[in-house]
Amino acid sequence: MKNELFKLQSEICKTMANPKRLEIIYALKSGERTAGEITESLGVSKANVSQHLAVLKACGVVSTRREGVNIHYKISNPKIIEACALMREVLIEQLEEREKLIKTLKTV
Amino acid sequence: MKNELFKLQSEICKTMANPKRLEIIYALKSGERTAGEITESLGVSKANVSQHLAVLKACGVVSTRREGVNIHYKISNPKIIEACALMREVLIEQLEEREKLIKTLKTV
DNA sequence: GACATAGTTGCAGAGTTACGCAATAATATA
DNA sequence: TATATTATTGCGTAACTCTGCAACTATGTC
Repeated sequence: MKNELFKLQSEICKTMANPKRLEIIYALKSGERTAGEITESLGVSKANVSQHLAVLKACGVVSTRREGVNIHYKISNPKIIEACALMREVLIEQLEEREKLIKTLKTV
Repeated sequence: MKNELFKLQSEICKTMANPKRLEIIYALKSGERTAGEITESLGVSKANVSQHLAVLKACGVVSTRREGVNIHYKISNPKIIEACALMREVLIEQLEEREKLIKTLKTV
């Protein structure tokens, strides 16, 4: 069913449609981090980070590995990073376009 | 501000976090289509398609061009298609993983 | 101007998501 | 076993999203 595919794909997008979850993805870009380390770098509550991590895990964006008292999170598929990078490029090109427009308006 | 970037990026993801909007993006993959043509291919109400198109346009994912009574929509940046394709690859790899797992469980 | 066609907008309801707070689970150590 | 640390879960509230329906706007034709 084609509709089913679109729905599943939208779930992945939905997972990445939150600034904190994107920040988590970027924090994991260069390798594994524990939940505690991620919490520290985001500067929000443990509970909140934990919930976002659960969403990311449910969608298969991250995978986990327990080591004693710590749980290590990592990006499960590097293509996710690539997709994020592309979207950021789109964003930056949009911002550049807008900037150009503003400059043009100013000189007229 | 870095947080602002994550927020903007999440807006783009949010725009793509809906099965119908993804279907619209895929319908526009091979070029321009009018709102009516998109409505036909999706098989939902005109009003609903129009609202999804408005969301896509507000986020800069699509751009428009009026020609008489018709409004032509197109993807504004081909990188959006690339990003979608990558996410679909991620999805397909996930599904393949799951399939493998099921096969393993069956043979045991 | 009257009418048809193409598309958009406003609104209300049903449903979903995000976040803080408190409680709980899992592991390690004394 | 008691305690500390790390992380997750449940719950309530506020904010947001999706959709259908009806009303509206814009363009073209008679």
